[in-house]
Amino acid sequence: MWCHWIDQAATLQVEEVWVTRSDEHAVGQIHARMPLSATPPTLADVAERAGVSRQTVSNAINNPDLLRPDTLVRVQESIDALGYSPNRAARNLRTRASHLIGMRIGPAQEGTANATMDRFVHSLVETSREAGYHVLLFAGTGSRTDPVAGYDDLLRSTAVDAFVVTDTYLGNPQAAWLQERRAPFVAFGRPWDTLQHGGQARHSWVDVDGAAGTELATRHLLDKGHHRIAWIGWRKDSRIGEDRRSGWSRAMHGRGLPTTGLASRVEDTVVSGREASAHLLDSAQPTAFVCASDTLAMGVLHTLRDRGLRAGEHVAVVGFDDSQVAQVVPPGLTSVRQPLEQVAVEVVSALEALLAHPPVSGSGVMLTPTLAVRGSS
Amino acid sequence: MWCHWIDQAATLQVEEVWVTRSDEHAVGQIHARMPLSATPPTLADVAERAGVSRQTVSNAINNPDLLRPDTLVRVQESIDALGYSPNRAARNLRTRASHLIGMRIGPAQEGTANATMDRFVHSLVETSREAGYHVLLFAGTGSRTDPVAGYDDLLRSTAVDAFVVTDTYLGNPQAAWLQERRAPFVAFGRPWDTLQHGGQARHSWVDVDGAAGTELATRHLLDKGHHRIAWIGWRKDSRIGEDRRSGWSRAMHGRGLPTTGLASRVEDTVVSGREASAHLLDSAQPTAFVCASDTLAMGVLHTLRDRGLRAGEHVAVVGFDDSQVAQVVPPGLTSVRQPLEQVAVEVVSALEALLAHPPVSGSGVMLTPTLAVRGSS
DNA sequence: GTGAAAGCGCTAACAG
DNA sequence: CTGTTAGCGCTTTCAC
Repeated sequence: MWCHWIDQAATLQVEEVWVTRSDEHAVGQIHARMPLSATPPTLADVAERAGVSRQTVSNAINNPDLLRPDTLVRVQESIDALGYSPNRAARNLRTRASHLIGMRIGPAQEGTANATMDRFVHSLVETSREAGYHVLLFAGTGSRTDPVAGYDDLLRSTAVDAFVVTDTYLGNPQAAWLQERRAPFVAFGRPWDTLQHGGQARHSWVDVDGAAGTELATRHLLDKGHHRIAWIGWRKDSRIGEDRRSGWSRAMHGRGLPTTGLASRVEDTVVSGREASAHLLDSAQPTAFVCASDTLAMGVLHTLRDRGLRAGEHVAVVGFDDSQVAQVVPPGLTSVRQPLEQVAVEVVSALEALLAHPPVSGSGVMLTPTLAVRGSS
Repeated sequence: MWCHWIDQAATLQVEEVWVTRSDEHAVGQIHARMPLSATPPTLADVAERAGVSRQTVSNAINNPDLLRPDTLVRVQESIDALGYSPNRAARNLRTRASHLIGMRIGPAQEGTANATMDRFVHSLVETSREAGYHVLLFAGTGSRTDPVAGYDDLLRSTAVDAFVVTDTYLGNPQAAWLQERRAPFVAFGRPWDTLQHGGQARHSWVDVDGAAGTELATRHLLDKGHHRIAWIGWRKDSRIGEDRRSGWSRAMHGRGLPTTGLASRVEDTVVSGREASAHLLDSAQPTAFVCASDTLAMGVLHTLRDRGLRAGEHVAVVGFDDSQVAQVVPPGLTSVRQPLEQVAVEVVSALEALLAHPPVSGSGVMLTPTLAVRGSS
């Protein structure tokens, strides 16, 4: 019986087995125990067993059509019998590729509803696998002094083939730095700074049209009969925030409605959303709120609770990101949902183009969000 | 001016530079442009520049105390000047180690408040880095037929040094399978099946004492004057669920209070929590709820809203996991918080022991959760 | 179609 | 303390 190399060790079977190293003297020997940490079979082992050269086995794996069908079958059978899988390190060394894509993961944001990145990571891992890649996570340095240290290290040691960069807000040095190094990367997020200056993006990116999302949300509320719809967004220096805000004002102005006095720009915290909504309710009596994030929307829900108002009955609320919070909070928070699964697909697709020969540095892809309607509107 | 190898390409400086490959003829030449994808410097480049052998450079990195101080300084200076970083693939091939730890990531659970894994991943990445490891994420196969395919692949291709296994519920085949293969891994979660049979755990694990958490939660409510405290937990076949339940009943019985008719066991969904709490309110008039998860607790909040009751005023509610939801939902959900940062530290510590020579397969580590008190209690 | 030779960049073992 | 030698397992020439 031919079994996988490690089964031999595990089950301690007394069988005629091939040893894992190509040691001719051991072939056909009886082994009561294999060493516990037996080294996996190599190309040479497979070759010997199949009666071909190492090269032929390599071809069977990487260029199967070069082999004669019967040879291929024989080699394949040996591969299966031995449970062979090419050694990654050796392959990486030879091909100068790791089939790993790096992604920096920041500290978990507590006290907010921001879980976009987590949902995205899931999707990215799934999609990468189909393209033959794994995702390598690395931490932000934590030190303000060198925000690109993690990237630098991975790049110089050729640990990853490419990066996925997720926080491409204006002034973020990573994209520019990676570009300068000619490091392959795809950004989840527009290159705001480049677009600002009317230039062409010089790197691949995928993004979701935030303005389209908030416009969708605002139209939804308008269709429900609301006229005084307030906006709670981020501070003016946030490009993403201003983009999302523009969707709200576009929808309002599109119906000939004024926006004066209905907007507020604050930090992205629950407390800020709570305070901003309280002020707006006092000053402008809105019947609905569109928010730049679920976090801010939760702040609105706090204010409504403070005042004995019920979301979805007295005042409508819409958030942004369709976080878990939006999904489970009573009575359900209507929220703009980013198509993160599709973002992942586009990111991987751009990555593949980037790593092809010759590399294709595609331009941007813009995706449109949807609206998850729930009890709050 | 000596600059990092890639800076040369990026800034297109006209300088006297060392080329990246050890090509004697090029030393001291003037280069207007370096090739855009110049290969990083190797050990040989550093050695040549420092006037030592390759081995000495290797020692400078891996065994600095073997070098004479002045030699070390000279080598270090060359390393810095060239921006040298050892090629991972080559090192991995030679040392038979990847310095990567694999972790399977399941699909994102929508419609629940379960974000434990995400918080844990963050912590794990941070902690691993300090130990010189990176985290490699891989996806569940999705196919029910072979739940260990991802592990198998990574293991056989020697892509990772070890695994962190997170879902060790009873009957989960992964732990047993990995153990059989002699694959180094640490479980986040007790080996329930082994403990059940009174045996010693044969693999390293780290877990959080769920019963202690619910006991803490229940005592907190008892101290607030509640007597009729209901439990909403998971189905009986969940070992974790039964463990958490035991903390509640222990606290209740400890004060001589009955638990009959106060417990409910349902699926881990918001809807189940909502229905269960509605039933319990009708049948047993509890004044407080302790739940096995934040998801179930959110179900309770739904019921309270349905009935015009206010959490924290009319009825107290405590959840489990201290999810983002618990943190932002009005009026704040009191919740048992797992010390995930500490779990990560213990996991990495166990991993290091496992990968040491000789490997130390430590037994289990049990950590105690805390209670995050908020408006709902 | 298949095989032989060379070498990716590094480190373990030994020699000086 | 430093240098020499060898080889990790694989794939890319290039013969045959």
